[in-house]
Amino acid sequence: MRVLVVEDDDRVARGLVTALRHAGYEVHRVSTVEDAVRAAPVDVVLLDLGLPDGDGFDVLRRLRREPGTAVIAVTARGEERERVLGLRAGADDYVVKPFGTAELLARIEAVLRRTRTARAEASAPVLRVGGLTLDAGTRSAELDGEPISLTRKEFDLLALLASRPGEVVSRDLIVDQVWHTSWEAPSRTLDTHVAALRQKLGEQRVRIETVRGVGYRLVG
Amino acid sequence: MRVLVVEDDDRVARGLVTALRHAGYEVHRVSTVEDAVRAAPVDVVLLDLGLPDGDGFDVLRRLRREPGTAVIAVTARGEERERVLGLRAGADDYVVKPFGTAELLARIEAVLRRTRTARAEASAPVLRVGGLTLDAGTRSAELDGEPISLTRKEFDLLALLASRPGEVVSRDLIVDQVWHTSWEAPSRTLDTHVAALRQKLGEQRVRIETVRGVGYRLVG
DNA sequence: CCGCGCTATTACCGGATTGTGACGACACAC
DNA sequence: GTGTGTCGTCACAATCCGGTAATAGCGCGG
Repeated sequence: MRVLVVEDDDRVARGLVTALRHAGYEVHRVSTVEDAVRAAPVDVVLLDLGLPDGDGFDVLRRLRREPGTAVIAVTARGEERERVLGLRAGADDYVVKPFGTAELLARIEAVLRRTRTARAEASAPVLRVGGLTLDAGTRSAELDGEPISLTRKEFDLLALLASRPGEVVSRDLIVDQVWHTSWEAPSRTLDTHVAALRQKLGEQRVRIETVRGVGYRLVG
Repeated sequence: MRVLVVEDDDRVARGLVTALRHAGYEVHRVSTVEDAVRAAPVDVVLLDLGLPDGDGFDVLRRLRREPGTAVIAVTARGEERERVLGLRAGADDYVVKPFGTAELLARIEAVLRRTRTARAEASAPVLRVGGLTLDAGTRSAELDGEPISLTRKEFDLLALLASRPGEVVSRDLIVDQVWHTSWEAPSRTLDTHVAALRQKLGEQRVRIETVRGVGYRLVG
């Protein structure tokens, strides 16, 4: 289990690293948000919101792109500006300096427990439907042995459908799982991506059927 | 574990309900604070603070009367008036629209952990009558193993009848449950849909009987 | 800063689904 | 058998929904 510590104060950082290593984690430490993004992917990020560089939002967003990466925000007491509050809300959890090792470890455990499902899915090996093969690990796809290139959203969407071959997946559920919003905006975004996938899948055995008024289904 | 969604925007509410159901919760949805109080007790209440009616304080107080009921406030971004801030402080937690499903679920989990430790299981909603199988989750239907395609209204109607096999379901109740209007317009709409269903069910063991002057009954 | 690929949004179209009302058939009571 | 009211059937209209393509916006790397 890999933990990334993003902290510019050397003294604090050294203490954290020692404690975490002792607890059995593989620990990396960086001082800037730039390096933080580069160090991904890891399982847990301890992100100090008081870093001098970067506005934080960007880091969070980029770290979030890797599913299964949990973020714990670290803030100093009294550092309650709007920006920090917002960032804290974007993290999976937060701790306030100064904090004890026991509390920190407990929060890491809790966060890991909560994101276990997402991480397991992220490492789910291979989905096969008809001549279609999806490798969740490398996010690559093959159709009848020929590799096809899928964009991020296309892959997520197709993987979701492929995880329930033959079953109808409702539009609401798709939007929920792929776009991570709870409701669908009044736009044709989903349809557009379905169209792109159909194009790439071509006239193969596997195809995406639409179930009017409900959602889509992958048959092969 | 029962969750009550108090939300007046239909689109938002539907998305929320879908996401929560998928996560295994028993979900109820109401649009007004009045109905919210009536729907109690539940385990968690998602309370939209932007509702047009009621002043909110009263709702919170009444919901709180039932111990063990957690309240998560839902606010729109920028809706930072004094009233809202106060209400938010009175809730166990709050989320700001638009929020991701993962975040919402995590907060619900956290709140539940704080208030209780029990958890419940969700049951697979599958209806069986004779050779007919209705899967409410995928909204798919099978007749003697053969999948049959039903439109939305057809599915809703058949599911309602199948939920009370052998029992007569009154026209009024059907109109209420399937069309969500309290009285039947003087038209042949319901009959038309029954006719379509009979056509699709064919000469099978399961059939829709009409009970003159009352309603319909599904027998198999 | 620029360009490029990916994603989101928008307007429009066509077809499927749903609603409507006229009409006839049927059941039931007398 | 007749009357009354309910239901079935049908053709058509209204509406909903998803497909498509053009366009705008965003993130990312140069």
